Amino acid sequence: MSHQKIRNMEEFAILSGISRPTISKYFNDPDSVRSSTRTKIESALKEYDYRPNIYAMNQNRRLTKNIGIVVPYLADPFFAEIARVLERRCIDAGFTPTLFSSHGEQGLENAILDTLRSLKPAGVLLAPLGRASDRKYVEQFCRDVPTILFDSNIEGVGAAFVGSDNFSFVSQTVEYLSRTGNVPCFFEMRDPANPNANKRRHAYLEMMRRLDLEPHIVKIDGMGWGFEEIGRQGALKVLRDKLLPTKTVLCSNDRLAIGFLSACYELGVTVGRDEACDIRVASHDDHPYSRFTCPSLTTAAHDYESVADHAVETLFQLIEAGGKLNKRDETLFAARLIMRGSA
Amino acid sequence: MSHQKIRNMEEFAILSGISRPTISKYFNDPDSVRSSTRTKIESALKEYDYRPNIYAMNQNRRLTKNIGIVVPYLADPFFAEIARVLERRCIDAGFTPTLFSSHGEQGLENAILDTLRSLKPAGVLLAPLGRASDRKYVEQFCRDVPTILFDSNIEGVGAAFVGSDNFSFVSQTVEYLSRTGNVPCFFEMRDPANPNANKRRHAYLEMMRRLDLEPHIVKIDGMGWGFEEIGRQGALKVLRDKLLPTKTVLCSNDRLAIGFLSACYELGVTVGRDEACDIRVASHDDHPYSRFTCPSLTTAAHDYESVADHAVETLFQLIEAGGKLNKRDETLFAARLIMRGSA
DNA sequence: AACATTTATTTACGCGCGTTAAATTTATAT
DNA sequence: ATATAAATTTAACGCGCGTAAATAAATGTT
Repeated sequence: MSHQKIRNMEEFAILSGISRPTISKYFNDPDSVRSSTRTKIESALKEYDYRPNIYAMNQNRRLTKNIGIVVPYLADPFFAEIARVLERRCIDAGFTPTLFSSHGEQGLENAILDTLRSLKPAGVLLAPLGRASDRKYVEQFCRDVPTILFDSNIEGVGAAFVGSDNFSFVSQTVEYLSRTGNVPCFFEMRDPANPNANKRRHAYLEMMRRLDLEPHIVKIDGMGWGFEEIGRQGALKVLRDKLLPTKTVLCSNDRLAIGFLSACYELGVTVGRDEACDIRVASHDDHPYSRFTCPSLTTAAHDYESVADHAVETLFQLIEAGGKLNKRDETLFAARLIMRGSA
Repeated sequence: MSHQKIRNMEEFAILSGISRPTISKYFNDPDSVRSSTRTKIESALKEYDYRPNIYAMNQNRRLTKNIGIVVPYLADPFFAEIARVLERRCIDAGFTPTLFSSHGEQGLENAILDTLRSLKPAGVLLAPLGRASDRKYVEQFCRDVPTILFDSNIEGVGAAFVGSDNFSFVSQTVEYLSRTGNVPCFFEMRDPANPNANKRRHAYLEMMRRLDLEPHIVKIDGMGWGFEEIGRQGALKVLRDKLLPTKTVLCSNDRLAIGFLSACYELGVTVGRDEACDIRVASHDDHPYSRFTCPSLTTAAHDYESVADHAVETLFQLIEAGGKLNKRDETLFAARLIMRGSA
């Protein structure tokens, strides 16, 4: 255990019998020193439990070992989940991730980017607000700091984009719903903040065209990130006024669907695949709560792990390449259809 | 706009016509300089957009402006929500909050405390894992770093505790349920990780004693932080085997209740206050999703704002007092009963 | 106007570590 | 054993800023 309090690297160097520059080298990359010295250092480390001053460490380094992770809304369990996986991967790779949430506010997103800039991170994993983002600001940031965008794409911004293939999501749900006997209408917010929402609408229209079915889009009002409440209010209105064009509803995302199901329950509208039920409801994302809705929600699942892995892998390549990649890759992962009770 | 790139405080001092030590003083506390100088600095700041190097800043400072916020599980929207409020308050007070999630793992909690130590934060807001915490480790940390515990108390650890009054939660739900005609049984995990769970059980027993009713506790198996699934499996078993001692179920927390309601739906057990319904279900926490369950969940709500405000206020007092308070206060906030469809 | 008080400037040192160049030791290959 | 390559040591400088002491200037008070 710790014999005495160590004040700095110099002291630790003396106690461990290794010169300070070598100790410094070790902390920068343990594999850069001979294994015999590494052993010595690590045994001394056990005995005296010294940790270098991170502020002094990072002061002169052009590149720190920090990685910034920014999500638009951390209270959304989807982002909490993917942030968790990203964090883990960064730690395992010897980096120090720091988590930020824009809380749906452009001003806060910009402030976070400012903070990140001064943290001199090796790289940043950024899920931008989307339409609510200050495009110029994000663009400038990405020019200065090695950044991978994920979840929500901004064309041409950042060194790469990693996300889910919205067409894969929608094509599978539309195909499944129509194959099993019903024509789905598409339920979404009028002004979705997230660009994925637009891609999903287009995918719906395209799929309906291919299947030679008539598309119906139901747009509901609402602003902000309280999707469940927006979905619920929208559904109450649509159901009460009998505005639903078909017996099958495909929600743009699970959070809207959670609100939709809540409204159905309240109005006594039965939901399920069964013929006896009034309507069917399906959605996209496989939100952590979608298996606990009533009925449980048929949805298309993100490949969380692959998105996280590939985003982190790409970032590491970017970092090793010195912050620039030859071309801006956009990698999209396919969805997995999850059939549950609601459709 | 920015005319030229500024390398350090010296350069900025020259350009702004103010000496470097004064600039330094300004960044440490803008109110510590005369208003005329402050104006000069701030107009120069507009023009050249300089930001001091935070690493160099914090290197020699005994106390940084950092505040660590640690929650046990960020994917739980309750913690995401309270973290959001805490973050906001810290920023408004001129601090730089950094958010950490222990992800339910003791090892990670300890690692976070290590990281925090080297961040030399002015203070820390810590919601410990609870029973899963490494008590000695947390205790030692709290001796070294000014720390306020919240949500989950560890007796005698930290400078203060701020949380919710579990008796207030349970007394209101029990009183309401029994007053409206039913005797509630208490539904909980066999080995709850969170100390609040134990307090709630005791509160239930105490309330039943006061009301001269026979208490019934239903304990279900399950480990970890997947409360909804644990609640669902437990409910399926209890309902199928007809182990429910009463027609009214009071869940220890909303996440268990969400699982419980999901099981009810699956088994065709009707839930609600109405006489025609099979059972009533109530719970505690006012989880962000509890209004969207089917039926919506009757529950007791945390006073998020007050808990967050008071935790932050206490931390600021602690910081100003130099890291030590006279006595260790434990502040508990009362719950607010929210009557919805499930009971 | 004379004095006291607050605020700013000048000067200078040090924090803890990154980093570099040259000198030296140690390991590996021939 | 010798030549060569690789790793470590020694010595020294600088990063950007905090901070302290002495001095000067601005402001407030009577």
